[in-house]
This record gives sequence, structure tokens and C-alpha cells, in this order.
Amino acid sequence: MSPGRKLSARGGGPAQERELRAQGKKTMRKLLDAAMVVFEKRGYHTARVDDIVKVARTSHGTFYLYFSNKEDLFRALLADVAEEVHTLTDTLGPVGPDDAGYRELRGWLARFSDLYVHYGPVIRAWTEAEVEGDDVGRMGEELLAQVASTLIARIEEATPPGVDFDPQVAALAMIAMIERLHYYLLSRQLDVPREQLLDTMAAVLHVGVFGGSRRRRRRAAASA
Amino acid sequence: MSPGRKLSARGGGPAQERELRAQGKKTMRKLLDAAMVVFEKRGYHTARVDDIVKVARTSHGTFYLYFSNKEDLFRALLADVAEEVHTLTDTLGPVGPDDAGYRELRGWLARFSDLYVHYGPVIRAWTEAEVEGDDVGRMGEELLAQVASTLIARIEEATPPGVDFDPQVAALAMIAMIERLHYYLLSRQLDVPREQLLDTMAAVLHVGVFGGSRRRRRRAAASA
Amino acid sequence: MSPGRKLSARGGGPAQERELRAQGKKTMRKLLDAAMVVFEKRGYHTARVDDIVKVARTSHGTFYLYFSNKEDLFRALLADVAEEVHTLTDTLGPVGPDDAGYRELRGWLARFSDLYVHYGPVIRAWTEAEVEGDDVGRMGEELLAQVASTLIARIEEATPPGVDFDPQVAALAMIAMIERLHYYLLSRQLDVPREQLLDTMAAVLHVGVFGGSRRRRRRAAASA
Amino acid sequence: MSPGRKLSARGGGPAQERELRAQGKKTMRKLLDAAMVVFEKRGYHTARVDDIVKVARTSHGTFYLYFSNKEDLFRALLADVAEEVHTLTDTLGPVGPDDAGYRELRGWLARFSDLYVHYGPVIRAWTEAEVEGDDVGRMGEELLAQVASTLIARIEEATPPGVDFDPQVAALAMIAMIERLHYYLLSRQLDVPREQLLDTMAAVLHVGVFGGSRRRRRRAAASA
DNA sequence: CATGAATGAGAATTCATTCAT
DNA sequence: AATGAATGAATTCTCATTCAT
Repeated sequence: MSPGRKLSARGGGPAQERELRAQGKKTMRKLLDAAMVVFEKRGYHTARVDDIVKVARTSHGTFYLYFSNKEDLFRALLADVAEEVHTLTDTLGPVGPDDAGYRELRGWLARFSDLYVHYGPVIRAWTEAEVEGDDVGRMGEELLAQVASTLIARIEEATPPGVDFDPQVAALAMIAMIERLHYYLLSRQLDVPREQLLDTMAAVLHVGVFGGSRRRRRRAAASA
Repeated sequence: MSPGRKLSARGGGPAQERELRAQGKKTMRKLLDAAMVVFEKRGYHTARVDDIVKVARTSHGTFYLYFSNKEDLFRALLADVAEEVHTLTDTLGPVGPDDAGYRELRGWLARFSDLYVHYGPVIRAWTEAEVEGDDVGRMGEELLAQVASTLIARIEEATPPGVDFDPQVAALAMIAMIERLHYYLLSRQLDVPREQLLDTMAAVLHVGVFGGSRRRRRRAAASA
Repeated sequence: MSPGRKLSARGGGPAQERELRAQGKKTMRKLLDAAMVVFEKRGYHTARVDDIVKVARTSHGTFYLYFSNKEDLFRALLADVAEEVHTLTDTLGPVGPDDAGYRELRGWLARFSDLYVHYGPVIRAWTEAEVEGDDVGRMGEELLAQVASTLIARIEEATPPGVDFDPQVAALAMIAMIERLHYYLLSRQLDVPREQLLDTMAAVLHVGVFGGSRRRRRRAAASA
Repeated sequence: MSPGRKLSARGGGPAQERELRAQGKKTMRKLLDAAMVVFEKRGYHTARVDDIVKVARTSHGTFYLYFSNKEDLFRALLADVAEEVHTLTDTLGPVGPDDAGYRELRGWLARFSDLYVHYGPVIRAWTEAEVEGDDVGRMGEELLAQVASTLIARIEEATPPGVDFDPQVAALAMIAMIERLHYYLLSRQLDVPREQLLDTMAAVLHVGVFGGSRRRRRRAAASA
């Protein structure tokens, strides 16, 4: 269920030239993982290379053996996420207005949710970082566009002609909702069980975007 | 149409004691405006006092005459926004499933949109800043809670019993959607006319959250 | 006699934008002077910004207020030297094979010597730095070319046709001799009175380059 | 023509104890050669062990198997050069004012030139390094003194009494001229054929230092 | 009120050198 | 004998904040 992380063969500056042996790869991974922990705790901007190194129980010098700086490491993480997101995005099949459509959507949201729980720090940092006009921003925009285009396709399939409604905007609205709600959830500003979050998201989007109709469902046993 | 900015009588450190005369007020405003410009361009974290001061065509020393540091200035800006947002939030009346409900919602969104266009930089910086556990974060959470509570009330009014749907989550989903979509719009990642953005948001939310039903509307004359 | 140093209105990165007031100019000068002292003692490469700052009795931060880094400061010093050298170079009149020509040459060498004593550290560092392909190298080459071209003119005037002898090479040979001998002198690898150094240089060059003839001169009283 | 390089049996730290077998010698040589290449390109100070190791296609660890540090390696190179220079210096016979003297001088300069072309990087680095008060500096001063003393002997032989002229200074002037002109030549700041460089040097020195008289020589066939 | 100048703690980065395999 | 990995001390550089005029 939790998305497997593949070691990004890319990886920034210094590292990109070198062939890494087993130990090298392990260290690189330690650093990437540590960075996730630190970004989670302090956010991208506030994170210091020093923090990452400490969490990874490694030295400063070692860090720069693998990445040319914080941004470089971030890019590596980003590339991982982008791949996961891309893969996941494609698993969304047609979403009809019926119950099957609801389940399709709900299932996809759940998978996304897992991914977010795992990569949350990176995704959050992403939004944060987007401000810097550089490379990172571009990667973000590309990914956003990719995900959006898949969603647009699904939305258009589900939208009868003449309805006053822009699929592109709707797609971004979906993404916004998914991303931010998880952010609120993880930052404890929203305190509900994850299942409930998914139910509501699925409901709102199924009805609001995919033409489903409101229905009542028994959540009696489900909660926990 | 553009929300009037009142000079926050609060305002941080050194300044808070002093009675500001005309010139003082002007300088303070210059600084606040400059900060918006800078936050817009570089984001809160990346913004340096030096940048703000340069844009305001003032000196470092002067900055600290009015604010005890960057966060203090930010807080002042935030307070302004909070007030505006709060005021605006209250203007949302009941949103029924009919056309009147749609218009109520659409109108409110439009007002919010204006506010966002004006205060965007601050609001964005806010999200960014939330990471730091400090004062700013608290202000943000409070505001979020306030806005959410109003929305929750409206949503509950509009939700028949038994529908499987959490008003709290739905409220945050609304906020998420509004905030992010405007962000995409202003950062040029989404390129549609504002009217269209509002139409789609209103449509999705009215149907998805407030039990409205999909309808086609004539956008013939409206567009442009 | 010692060449007056004018404050280089240029001056690197940060400084170049700002208008400097009296105090600022003083500090900048302090830094430039300190740098000379440090370059003298440790050479350009080995010199740390920290050393310079210590000698100037200033803080690290201050340094970067005036120069964007060590090289930047060096460039400023270089510009000063270049100007002095250029001015001085032009004071060499025609050098005939007679006694008057000898005196002209000897006088010019003496003035150069003064300049070297003053700016030695910079000039030495220059040669050292030339290795880096950047800006500094270019400045050096330009100056070298300038000085050479003046010398070439004088040498050509003094060289009868048909003599197998390349003025360009001869000019550089002069420069090489002047520069290095002073270097040996200041680094104590050569231990003779300055007058004697000048006498010998003048003699060798006058005879070897300008067609003078060997002569004996009474150095009886002069020595000491 | 190119001076043979003997593998310096000396050679610093770890290596000095060990008996080197064929492979070991090969590796050591690779490192020394690589160092020459790097010193040439970046100068002694700027050269990093890492660069050398990369050019030699070897590892960091290996470097320290043979030399205890960069300076150690440099010393080894220096020792080679010193030996060559010393040997060469001795080949300068008496330089009379006549044509034979000219040829003697010209021939010796040509041999020096070959040596410089080969060992240029080291010699240049030498001058650079002289700044540091350490071992290297001492080696340099000794060599300079050696070469100078031979030259002084030749100059004194050729200088009639009473001429106002210091042989020690003249000797250093010769060295300065030879070293720097080659430096200008190799660094492309001087762009003449080597033969022409030698002709001019020989002419200037023969006349200026050894009492020769200016003469015209037919360079018709000689060039190219 | 305003400002240019100064400060210094903190963060990033480099690189010679040692270590384990 | 060779090598990839790790280390950390030494430096550079930035920037919020204070000071003197």
C-alpha cells in the first residue's frame, strides 16, 4: 500500500558523475530520507543542511558528496514524487455518475492519499518552493499540468455538453482540494479520520464535478 | 471594489508605543506596501528586509523604527487581511439549492476573489509561513477556524440529514479550492478569465456542497 | 615621491551601487590598505578575508559591504595600480645612446621602482593570480600590453635598421627584468642597495637594448 | 632534446619508506605527470588533489599512498627540475664579447628554453609558491643561488674592471628575463616564434651583460 | 525622523586527509 | 596496491539587527 521508493538514479551535482556502489547508494538514501523528515518538521526553507546531516547521522562533507546543495537534493526527491504521482494519476479510470463511478473515484483518492501521507513533506515543500523561479518551479508546473490533463480527460467524459463548467478549472480545483485537505490533516488543523476525509472529498467531487447524485451511505460499521 | 486598507494601529515593536504623525504613517504604509510587492515576488521566507527597504526607498534603520522585524511587519499585514476576511466571510447568507443560492454563492466568491487579488501575496505567504510554530501560525489557524465555522453553518443548513458528508471537511475543501485556484491564476499556471474561474467554482461547489443541481447557463453575452 | 593613491571610485559588487559618504570611503580605504598588507605577508591566494578584516580592525560583514569578495577587492587595487603604471609609463621620453639617454632611462626606472615599492604586493599577487582565466587575468594582459607598447616605441626609435633584434621581445624583457628584480629585492633574495639595483638595470638595458656603450662611472661617493 | 625525467627516488611521506615495484613506479609517474598538467592549467595554489587524481585516473587513496600531500608531490617535481637546472647551468662556458661568445650564450639559452618548455608548470608554480615560508621556498632560493653563482662567475670573467655594474644583479636579471619571457610565451601573452625569442634574448644579454657589440645577422634562411 | 554604517552569529561549501574494504 | 567513502576543520558569505550621526 505505501508506495515503494525507488532510488533516483539521477541525483544532483557531484553524484551524477559517479557510479555509486552499494554503500554509496545506502548513504544517498539515508540522506534523502533524512531530508524528508526534516522538511516535514521544519519546512523546506527553514531546513538547514546541518539538520539533514544530523538526522542522517552523517557528516557535512558527505552531504556534498552526493548533492551539490539542498535544492539539488530536493530535486531528487521531487523526481521521485513526480514519477509516483504520474503513475498513480494514470490509474484513474472513467468516473460515471453511478455508484461504480463513485467507487472508482474514491479508490483513486485513497491511493493518492497514501501517496500524500508518504511524500507529504516533499509535496508541501514543493508548493512553498514554487516561489523561486528556478528549476524546481518548472518541475512543479510540469507535474501539475500532467496530472491536470488526465483529470481533464475524465471530467470531459463525464460532462454533458452545454453545462456551464470549465473542465480545466475543475481539474485544478480537484487537485487543490486533495492537496490542501491533506495538508490540513497532517498539520492537525483538520482533525477527522482519514476515511471520513476521503468520503467527503469523494462525495463532493463526485456530485460537483462528475455529475453524481447525493446519496446516503451507511458509515455505521465503517468508522474506526 | 478594491478593499480599503486601514492602517493597522497595532504594528510591532518600537512603533507600537509611538503616536504616528502624518509622515510616520506614510512611511509605515510605504513599508507595508513594499513588503507586499516583495512577498509577491520572492515569497515570505526568501524576502529580505533589505529588499523591502529598497522597494520602499527607505533605509534599514527606518524599517526597525516601525517594525521590530520581518515577522512583525508580516503580522501587521496579516491583521489587515484577517479583518477583511472576517468581514467578508460574514456576508455569506444562506445558500439554497436553487438559482438564488447559486447567485448568493457566486457573489460571495467574487468578493473573495477581489480580496485575494489584492492581498494575494500575504495570503500565500501565510500558507508558507504556517510551518513555523510561532505566532503567525496561530493567527492563521484562528482565521481559518473562523472562516470555516461560518461556512460550516451555511453548509449544515443546506445539508439534509443522513447525507454522508462532513460539513467541516467540506468547508475546508471550499477554502482550499478558493485559495489554490486563485494562486494558480495569479501565478499564471492557470490561464482563464476570472469570470470563468468564478463560474466553475460556484458551479462545482453549489452542486457538490450545497445540493444544487447542474444547470446550463447562457454565457453568450457574459464572456469578454 | 611615493605615488598618491586615489580612491578608486569603482569598487566592486555591493559597493558599486552605493554612494559612499566620508566614513564609508574611509572604511573602504582601510580595507584596501589592509589587503595590501596581507597580500604582502601571505600572498594573494593564501590571504583570507578574515586576515584582511582583522588588519583593518573591522568586521566580516563590513568587508562584504564594500566588496563582493576577495577578488573584487583585488580588482579595485589592480585598477589603482593600472592607473599609476599607465601614467608612469608615459613619462619615459626618448632614450638615446648617450649619457642623456642613460639618465632618462635611469630616472624612469627609479620612478618605477618607487611605484613597485609601494604597490609591490599587488603587482606580485597579480603575477600569481594570472593563472585564473577570469577578469583579473584580462586586466593584467591589458596593462602589460599598454606598457609594452610604449616601450616598443622607445626601443624602435633607438634601434638602427638591420639589427637583429625584436623590439616587442625586448620590451617584455625589460618589464620582466624590472618586475622580477624588485621582487627578489623585496623578498630579500637579492640583497643590494636599491641604487645599485637601478644602476645595473639601467646599465644593462641602456647598453643591451638602447645601443648605449659601456662606461665606467664613479660610484665612489654615491654608495651607502 | 627533451630532458629525461628520472623518477625521484625521494618522494615524500608514505612512499619514501617503501620499495616501489614496477607498477608502483608507474602509478607514481602517472601522478607526477598529472600534477604537471594540473599545475599548468590551474597553478599550484588552485590545484586540488582531487584534480590531480582525476587526471591521473586514480583514486584519492592512492595519492596518499605515494605522497603525503600536495606539497610533498611538488617537492618531488621540484627536485627533478632542480637537478636538471643544475646540470644545465654548468654547461655554460665562458661568454666572450665575440661571435663565439654569442653562440655559447645562444646555445645555452636554447637548452634552457627546452627545459622550460618541459618543466614550465613546475617552474611557474615555484615562483608562485615562494610566498609560503616553508620548505619549498628554501629549495627555490637555493636553486636560484646556485644558478646565479654560475652566472656571476661567467659575468665577472667578461666584465672589465671599473665598469659600473653589479654582476650579482646582472645574473638575476638574466634569470628574470629568461623565466618571464618564457612564461609570457607559453601563456600566449607574447606571440613570436621561439627562435626569435632566443635571438633577442641572446642579443640583449650578450651586448648588455657580456660586452658584445650589436651586430646584424642574416635571419633570412633561419626563420621557420 | 531618517539614514548610512557596522556588526556578528549562523549557514553553506570546500577540500585535504583518513578509513574500511 | 587500489579504491570509494567518510570526515571535519577551515572559509566564505549572508542578513537580521543595532548604532551613531
